[in-house]
Amino acid sequence: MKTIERKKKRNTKQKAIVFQVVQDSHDHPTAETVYERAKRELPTISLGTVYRILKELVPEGKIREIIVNKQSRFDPKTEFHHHFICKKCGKIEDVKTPLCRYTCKKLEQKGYIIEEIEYKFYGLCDKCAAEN
Amino acid sequence: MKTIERKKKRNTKQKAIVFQVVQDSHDHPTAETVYERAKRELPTISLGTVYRILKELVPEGKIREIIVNKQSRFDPKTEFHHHFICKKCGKIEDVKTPLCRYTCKKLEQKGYIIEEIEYKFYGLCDKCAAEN
DNA sequence: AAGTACCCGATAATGATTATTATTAAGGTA
DNA sequence: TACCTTAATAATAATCATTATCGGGTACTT
Repeated sequence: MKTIERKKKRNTKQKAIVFQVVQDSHDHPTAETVYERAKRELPTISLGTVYRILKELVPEGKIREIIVNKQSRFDPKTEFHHHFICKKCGKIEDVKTPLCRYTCKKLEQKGYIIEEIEYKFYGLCDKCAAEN
Repeated sequence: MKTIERKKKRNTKQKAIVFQVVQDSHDHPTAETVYERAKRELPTISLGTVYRILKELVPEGKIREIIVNKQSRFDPKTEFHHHFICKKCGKIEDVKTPLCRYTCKKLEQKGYIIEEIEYKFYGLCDKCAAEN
């Protein structure tokens, strides 16, 4: 009897390109934007494929997903960090901020398990603030 | 041609009921849930009206909107506070936490204007943690 | 009462995302 | 090599929350 062997996941051209596009994007693109950029490399790629691959890459720890205005955006930076969102121009910027140990401890004392923390700062970026 | 000026917005039965429903809800209901509860008081109310009124009440400062999993939820508590979201049962709980003055100051020094801050803690609530 | 702003319920439209389906292509096997 | 099995793809349809539209009515103002 043969042992059932798990097949290797293929590393397809599509997956490599989608990953590379996110790697090269520092503007927190949407899936649609990733699709447009990927199409420049591989014009036949489909939007559904881009969505599927992005959703694979996140649990693999290769990219991060952040949600702004009910829309998914993708970030090549996987280290723990947070975001500032400009309400006027829509720019999303990385923000380093310490997390509140006190609040976490208090929740954990209640028996809660904290797995993820997300801080979002909304307002006007320097350029938009200067225009006002 | 004369323009008629309207001074006060009408406080309709629909608006009063939607507001009351949110006031009485401590579970951060969705628009759909608010609609269901409002229907118990006024069976003819429509979902579109509930959406419209909820969207009015937010800038009026009567209720707060929070977004969880790309869905709007409504909160009678308008004071500054944050949320814990259980990844298993979906429960949303209010969390009091100090905001990071240092991070805000650093952003403001760069010329940014911060208008809103949102902290979200994701994980397992006490009950769901105990079940694991 | 007349004129008009405002609000309503019903319904259609939208936008982002997910599911489905038929096709293609890769890897292993004989 | 040819064949078989299965995964990955492109194209398309379906879904879900939300927003826009429309026609009719209500109430405010003069």
